[in-house]
Amino acid sequence: MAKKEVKAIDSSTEERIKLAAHKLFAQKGYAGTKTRDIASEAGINLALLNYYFRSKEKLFELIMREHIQQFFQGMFQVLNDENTSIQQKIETLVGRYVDTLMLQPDIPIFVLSELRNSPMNLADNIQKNMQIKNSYFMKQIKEGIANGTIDNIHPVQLMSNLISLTVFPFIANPILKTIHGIDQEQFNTFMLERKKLIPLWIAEIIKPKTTFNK
Amino acid sequence: MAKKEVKAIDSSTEERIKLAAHKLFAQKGYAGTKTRDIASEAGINLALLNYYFRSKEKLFELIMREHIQQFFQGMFQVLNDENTSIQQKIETLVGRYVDTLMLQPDIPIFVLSELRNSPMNLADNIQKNMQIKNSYFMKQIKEGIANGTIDNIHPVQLMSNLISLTVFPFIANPILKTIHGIDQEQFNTFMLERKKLIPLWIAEIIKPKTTFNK
DNA sequence: GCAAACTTTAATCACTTGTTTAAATCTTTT
DNA sequence: AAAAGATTTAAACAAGTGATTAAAGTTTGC
Repeated sequence: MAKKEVKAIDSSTEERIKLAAHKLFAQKGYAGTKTRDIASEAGINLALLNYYFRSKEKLFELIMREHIQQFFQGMFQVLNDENTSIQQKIETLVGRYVDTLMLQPDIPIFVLSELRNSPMNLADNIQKNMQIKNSYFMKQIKEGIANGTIDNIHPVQLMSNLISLTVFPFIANPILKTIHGIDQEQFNTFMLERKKLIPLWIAEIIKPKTTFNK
Repeated sequence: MAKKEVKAIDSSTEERIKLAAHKLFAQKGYAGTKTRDIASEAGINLALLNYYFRSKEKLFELIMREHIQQFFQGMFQVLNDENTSIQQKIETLVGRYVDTLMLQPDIPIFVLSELRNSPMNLADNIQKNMQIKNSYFMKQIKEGIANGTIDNIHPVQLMSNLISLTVFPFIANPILKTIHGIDQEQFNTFMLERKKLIPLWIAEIIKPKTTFNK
């Protein structure tokens, strides 16, 4: 009689554990998160964690893969849209990341700091989700360079600039706020302004330079 | 007397522990580093850690402060040099950070990820070491904007761009290498190229825009 | 309604981890 | 050389931690 479906999926025990783990792992990292904290945060008995996910590590890997997928999946679509210009793609990417990260600012530093030591091979996972090298965006860049529409720049450098300018301020948030003496609200305003500015800056960077002397 | 000084400072037990802790904390974070690992890495008995530093946390705070100091101290000098141009300061800063981080690539993500949760107030520490807001560099920027020598840009945005473009690739190193299928050597070449390019990009960003249509 | 399967609980195990203690060894002072 | 102090060691403690177990509760299919 489908009594299971009465429970909303989001409030099922399994999902509650995942949500709690998601939150704590992102906040405190793998080693800093204790299974009892997850259980307590999810409002469940400790043994259930192992019942549903076998082990802390299995649960972690699951959540980690979801993070990486979520973090990268949007990019793939945007970069391979054959109906948008380079500039439009840049605006969309920056806009999406800023919006997402304003809601979940802990994700980048969590993923990147765990990725450093994690024995599990996430390379495969990323590789599958991201074929940036062969994306339509990269093709557009190369064409632009050939045409002289945009300045000669290595596509990897361009992508790095895009992501650096967008993501790094979230990672450096505590230092930024301290150094410049601003609060969280001012930081958000700051990032919303960057959402508009970064595409303009990138445009300047890739604009072809007419090299005549003075 | 002064028989203590016979031992080279670098090989004293206390220094060996600090060095080992430095390495492991940067690599695995606070929670991920075990006191026994530090002892083993330093080649000492476990109890010595507590004998010299009272506790794991005390040792951590000490090392953390040193990292932050090292990380920021150079910036202060560069930004307040009254004999260099804006462009020269940018070149020096980028150059120094790239060189430093190529040798110690783990530091930024370690410091930033620990800074997030750390109960200790590092704000004071940073505040003292960094008075960026009132630096000579900031004065130069504001003058440049007033003169029309450089484009109207919020100095905080400019600083963020500088640090983002320089530091973030080191943080995202594992993803960068995976996505673009390059190895550590190619990554270093990539960063050396950025060392030259970032100042040029910044120059483009702050160059005054003559807004006539087409 | 009832047996089988699924879900949840409390208690416990085995191991890890930060810290301490008391004794041993080395160094310095007298 | 002996006393005093500094350094180092092995052993152990107490709390924390990931995982398991066996039993109780709940739902599902017939």
